Amino acid sequence: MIDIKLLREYPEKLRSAIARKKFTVDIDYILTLDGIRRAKITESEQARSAQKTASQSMAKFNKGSPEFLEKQLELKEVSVKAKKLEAEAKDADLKFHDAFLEIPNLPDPSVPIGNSESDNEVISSWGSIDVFPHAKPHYEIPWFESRVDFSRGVKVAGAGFPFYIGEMAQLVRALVNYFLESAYQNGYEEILPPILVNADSARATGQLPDKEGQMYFDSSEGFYLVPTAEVPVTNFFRNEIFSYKEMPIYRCAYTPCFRREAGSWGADVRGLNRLHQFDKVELVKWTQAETSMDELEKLKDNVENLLQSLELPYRVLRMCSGDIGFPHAKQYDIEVFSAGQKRWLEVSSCSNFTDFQARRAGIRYRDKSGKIHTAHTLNGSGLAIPRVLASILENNLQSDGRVKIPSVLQKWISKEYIGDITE
RNA sequence: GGAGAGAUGGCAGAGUGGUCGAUUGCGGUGGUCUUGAAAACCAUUGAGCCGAAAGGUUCCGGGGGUUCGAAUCCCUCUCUCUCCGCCA
Repeated sequence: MIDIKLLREYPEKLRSAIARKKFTVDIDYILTLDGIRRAKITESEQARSAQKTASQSMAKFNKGSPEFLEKQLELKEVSVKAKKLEAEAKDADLKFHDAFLEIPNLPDPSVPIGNSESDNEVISSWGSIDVFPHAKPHYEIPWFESRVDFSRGVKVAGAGFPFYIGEMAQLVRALVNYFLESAYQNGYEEILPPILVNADSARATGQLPDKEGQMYFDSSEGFYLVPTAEVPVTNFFRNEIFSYKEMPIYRCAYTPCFRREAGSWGADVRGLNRLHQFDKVELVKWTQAETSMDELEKLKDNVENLLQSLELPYRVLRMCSGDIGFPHAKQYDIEVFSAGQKRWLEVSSCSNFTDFQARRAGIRYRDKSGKIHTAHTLNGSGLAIPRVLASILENNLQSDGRVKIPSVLQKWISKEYIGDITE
């Protein structure tokens, strides 16, 4: 939800920003609804005020006295009128609000203007992407199928729900541990959130109504399975006001993530590239308005350091206006190179939502003078496990078929190599 | 799952139809005093919406109803606590 002042005072600015984002919103219509709403509210409140004043004078009369009965009759009419106007005002407010919620967040001025994926800017890259002769996609490594069991996953759950077995399960656990520990070193406090959330939470972070079909839904209780830890973690402070002294707040969380991926099930989904359930460590920040862009850079640096320490080649994309999401003001995508598939795989998306999510979620802070402001929220994956796993398997594949384990993970998986080459 | 009790401001806790957005205590903030601090004392201290402002209006778990008037009465949902049952 944007600042309503932008709509009222700078509709042209808003129009052009929305156009840059490739969204279509009828600003004139929303402005009209705002006008109606304001008029109705004023009218209704005046009626209510008159009613209250008159009603208070009732207290003076004895119940049942002629004056009382006369006045009561008179006030009945006033009351009916006030209720009618109140209902109209409520209706107008609801109509406006629904339309207003359709306005996306504005792209930051530093976001390159573009229409699609192809206009994203590669702003940096790290590591070598020279392809070695024995490189192959991870799903073609001979022992892969026996260690990440998709077919039994289909039997037990469905497509996109693999079993990780033995060394691969250990490797997933090692990555989760490593990412959480790194986050801790960088000042993020670890939390373990619920992985089912209610509709209010999904709405506050912007998953509803936009991405309703992408979440698994439990209709018996009204729960959504989290598509990312962002949802429960950001909502932790929903409808709360904190002091500027407490900010910025850094938190990290590991959760499984569940995505229906409706409509995107086609090419490029082999192996670990796209799953219905996957593990991810998420980094979340709550900041004051002035510092959020700096905090985004720091967040991105934290994520880059993870990939460097894993010795995986990657590149950083500054996402263009047409490709950043509905609630985003600025977004970096970080893609790891997968030597076997010879593709870039997105393993992290670092975003500044400015005040957009926080306004929906009612997350605010008091500055030095006691004035209340909407907080800024940010988040970034640090990191999504399956694609990192795919990249480790492909980039670290030895000519004998084994896979070298990055040294930073050996604290949790005390092996230099994995992979049963007798298979 | 069964029976009962309850949900009020950052927290604790009054208020059971008529100036109640709400007594009071704690906490917070500012001040006096002090070399500094503590204590004490004084003052101040919820949020949303409409409005240029003055001011108005809404909010006592959520939703609905009764009434001229609801924190207070009724219905309903959610949650919490106690006891019983079941159980990782």
